[in-house]
Amino acid sequence: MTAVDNPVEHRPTLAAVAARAGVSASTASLAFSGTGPVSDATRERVLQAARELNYAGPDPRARSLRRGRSGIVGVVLEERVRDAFRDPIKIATLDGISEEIGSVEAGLLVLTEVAGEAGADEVTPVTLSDAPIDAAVLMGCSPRFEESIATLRARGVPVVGIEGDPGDDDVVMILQDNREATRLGAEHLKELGHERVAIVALSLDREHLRAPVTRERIARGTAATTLERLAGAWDVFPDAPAYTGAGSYVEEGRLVALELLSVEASARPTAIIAQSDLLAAGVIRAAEELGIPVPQQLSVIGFDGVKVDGLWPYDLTTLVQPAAEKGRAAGRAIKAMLAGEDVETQLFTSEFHEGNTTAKPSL
Amino acid sequence: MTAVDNPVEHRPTLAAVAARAGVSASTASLAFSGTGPVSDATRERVLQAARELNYAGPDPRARSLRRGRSGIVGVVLEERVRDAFRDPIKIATLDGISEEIGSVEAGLLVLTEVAGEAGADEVTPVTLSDAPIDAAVLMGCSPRFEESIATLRARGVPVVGIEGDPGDDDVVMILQDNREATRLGAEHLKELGHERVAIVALSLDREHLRAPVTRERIARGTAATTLERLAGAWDVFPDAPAYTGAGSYVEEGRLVALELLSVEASARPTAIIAQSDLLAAGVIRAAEELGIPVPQQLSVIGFDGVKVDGLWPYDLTTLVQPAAEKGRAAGRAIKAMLAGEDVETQLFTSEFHEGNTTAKPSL
DNA sequence: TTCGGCACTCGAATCGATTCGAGCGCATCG
DNA sequence: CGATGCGCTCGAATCGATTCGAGTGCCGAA
Repeated sequence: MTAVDNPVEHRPTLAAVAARAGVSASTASLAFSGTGPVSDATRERVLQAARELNYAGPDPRARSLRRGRSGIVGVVLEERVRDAFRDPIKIATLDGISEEIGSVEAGLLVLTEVAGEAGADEVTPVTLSDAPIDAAVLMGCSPRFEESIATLRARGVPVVGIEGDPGDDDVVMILQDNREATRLGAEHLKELGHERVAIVALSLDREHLRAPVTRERIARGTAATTLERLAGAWDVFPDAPAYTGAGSYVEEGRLVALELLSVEASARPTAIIAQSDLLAAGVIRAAEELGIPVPQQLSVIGFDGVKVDGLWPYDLTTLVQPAAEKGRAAGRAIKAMLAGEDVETQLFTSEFHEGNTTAKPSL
Repeated sequence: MTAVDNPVEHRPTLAAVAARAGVSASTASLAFSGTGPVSDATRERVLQAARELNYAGPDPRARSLRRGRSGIVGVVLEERVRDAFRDPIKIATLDGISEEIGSVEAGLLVLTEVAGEAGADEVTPVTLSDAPIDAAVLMGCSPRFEESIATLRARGVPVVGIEGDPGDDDVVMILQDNREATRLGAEHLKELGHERVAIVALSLDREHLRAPVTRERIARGTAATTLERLAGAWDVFPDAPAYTGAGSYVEEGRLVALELLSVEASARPTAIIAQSDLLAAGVIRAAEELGIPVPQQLSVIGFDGVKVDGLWPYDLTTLVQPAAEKGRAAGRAIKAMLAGEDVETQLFTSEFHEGNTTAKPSL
């Protein structure tokens, strides 16, 4: 079929419909929006005229200009779609936002922050400060956004950040007790008697390196969540070596763990703190592969509380974060801000879940 | 902080900036858009005035009305975010669309089609025929959308459907050889000598039942992809029993397979055709659990060609579908249609990948 | 008979920017 | 010296609907 089947370039407008129905544009508008008093006869006449002209209803663009609202909430992802959506936590959070934002059909404008050459495309690429959004959620806030945030603020568009570090702005944030929660998990290991503990960490920056964590990498690190969780683990095990995976994937956890576990048994860690459940699942796979029984010879603790698909029969010891609730909170914050209310930054706490992947170290 | 910090309700407009800079609105517009000839001095004066007034640049809503383009592409999901994004294929496709649509920052408006009570929300919920979109992609097209499609067409908004059945409309579709590909996989099993084959299927409709496939369920089935793949399997094994999982998850594959495999060895299928790789992974887990070695005692074949995270050491025999490429094709189709070109429905073919999960049946 | 009130309907202003053709000043060229 | 052209600006129209206050006509009540 033809993309745009217009020998005549002009699509009917509300005015045309009104003219055909023999009423004024304002009346036609009322007939469509349902607001205001319109006699049934008139309404029917307008709708009939619309049908005859094949009028598809008021143009959303014009409507959103007039109303000052587009009904769209922007969600900014740090990575490209493919990577962001491999993270169950992000998905759960997004789901929470979507649930709270629109009860019937939710509109979330997904903006990915991917560097790339500007293309002279047919579809104008939309940027954060360029999109017709009523509010914005930054998933993984970072000082990089300062400029966009300033623009949005000047425009009166509410901004909520989920996790991360907003820079020096007073952005409303949805935060989480990453450090305290991790510390809790580490203390659990310590109480069990573990001493040689290693950490499998998330990315420290946007480079996604699979490599040991060094002082320099920490100093250059930009991923607040990773840093906070590291700090929590080191609160309890100050000397625990850490190793970042190139992303929060089972396979990365496996690769890093192979590295960490392929040493003589006496030097081998008796417990591993993974910064995500997916990484933890990979650690368990690696242990299986090396013939190291979990939890007898190796305790594994995760973070997130997503039930990793296919991890059965393991019940991962982990810190359950309220991901969907965080998303809903972001959604509620946005609604409140759009209603002109003041909103405070919120801190969520994670809950320790003791599964069957941690135990006393074997002697 | 305050959501909207306006003692004065009026935000500066382009006109205000122009006035302050001592130029006309048209000139100010040119200064911002970069289009057209404006002297450096004037541009600087305008930008300076903008800074002084804390003007955040042209309002996207007004711009999109005037330009007739919003730069946003709507993507309609059949399920809520949480469920849709657990499917790696959907994510890959989305990524492909996003990649093709905008080189720099892509704007995809995610619309979920969730039935629910209308809420009198602050943020107006946006519907498919109500959102300021330049084009729409239906992921999982179905006759349910006929009305929305009609609206969009009347409005001149290009629509592309990915998989599924568009109803009687002549919607541009991105399709795939589900039946032929599945048949190919089934023939592979037949050539190996398998005779007792069972099928683990995707959902037949939006109810997501975990249950045996019956004649009646087939008749009522609405999921085109599932039906096509079933047909392909039955082309080769007309009597193969099938069982749907309640979603394309590893865990569902496991549960269904436990059902299928928990019979006396002589009646047990020697091969299982799973309609997705995730389901196949679950089948393998179930087999491991029951002590049935794969592929010696049970061959497993999947569909999709996503590498299931954490499935190592298995290399799943499967049909690799070009998911990201399908997304890119949808993106290209949209761009072409927006440029006024004609676009045809496209059919993609899957490629057979022989891994190490299929073998001759043991005697 | 006249007036208040009710139920609709209409006009006109407005939302905020973009765009196109016209105008104007200045410089170069013939 | 006048004409042509170039470079920059400006006015005015337009994008398509929403909204508010001001009618208009009709009916019932005083």
